[in-house]
Amino acid sequence: MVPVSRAFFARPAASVAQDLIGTILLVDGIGGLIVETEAYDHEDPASHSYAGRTARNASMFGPPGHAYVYRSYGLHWCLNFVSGVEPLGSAVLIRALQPMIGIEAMQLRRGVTAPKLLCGGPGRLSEALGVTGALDGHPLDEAPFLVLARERDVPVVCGPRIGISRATEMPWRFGLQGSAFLSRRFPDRAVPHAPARGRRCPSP
DNA sequence: CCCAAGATTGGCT
DNA sequence: GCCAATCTTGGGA
Repeated sequence: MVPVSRAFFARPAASVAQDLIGTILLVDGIGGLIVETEAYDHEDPASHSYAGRTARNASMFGPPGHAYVYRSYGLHWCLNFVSGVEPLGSAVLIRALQPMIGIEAMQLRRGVTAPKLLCGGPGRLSEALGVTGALDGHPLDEAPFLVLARERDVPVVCGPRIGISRATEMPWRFGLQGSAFLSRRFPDRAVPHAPARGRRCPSP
C-alpha cells in the first residue's frame, strides 16, 4: 500500500472527503479503515473557518496535507485533514474508522471493548488513536501519521452532516456504504455515490 | 465584560 | 430521549 501524496489534499474538500473513504489511517501504527468523513470550507457557515482565521483554526489556513485538531465542547479532540485550494480554509473531519490494527491499545485508551464504540465518532476516534492538540498542524505524511491510499474503488454514500445547525442541507457527509462502523446511519434518502470518477455529490 | 452556543459523548429516565 | 461535563469563541452590552 502506498501513502497518499500531499497533492491528494490540494483539491476541494468534498472531493477529498469522498476519496478518503476506504483509505487507511494509522497513528503510531494504530488505526484502520476510514469509513466516514465530512467536508468543510471557508464559504460554509458551519465551518470553523467561515469567520476567518483565529488562534484555534490557524491550521485550516495553512498548507493542505496537515492535521487540524480542535477541542470540541471543551472535552473531546477532533481530527481533520486540511484540504482544498486557495483561498484555503478547508478541511475534512475524520468521523469514523473501522478498527484494524492495534485494537487492544484502542480498547485500553477508550475503556470499552465493543469494536463499534472504539472509533465510531470523531471524539472517540481521536481518543482511540491518541490524537490530541499536540498534533495540530502536523504533516500527514510524517510520523506518527500514515495515510495509505486505497487500491480499489469502494461504494460511497453521501448525506447531510451531523451535529451542526447551519448549512444542514449541504450533503457533505460521506460514508462507506453498508459499513457497520459508522457513527450513525445515513438516512434512507442517502444517495449511492461512485467515488473518484463518479458523479459529484449534489451541491446546495 | 458577560454569556450563550458549539463539527460530542456517556449516563440516566 | 434528555441532560451534564467543560472551555473556547464570537457577539452583544
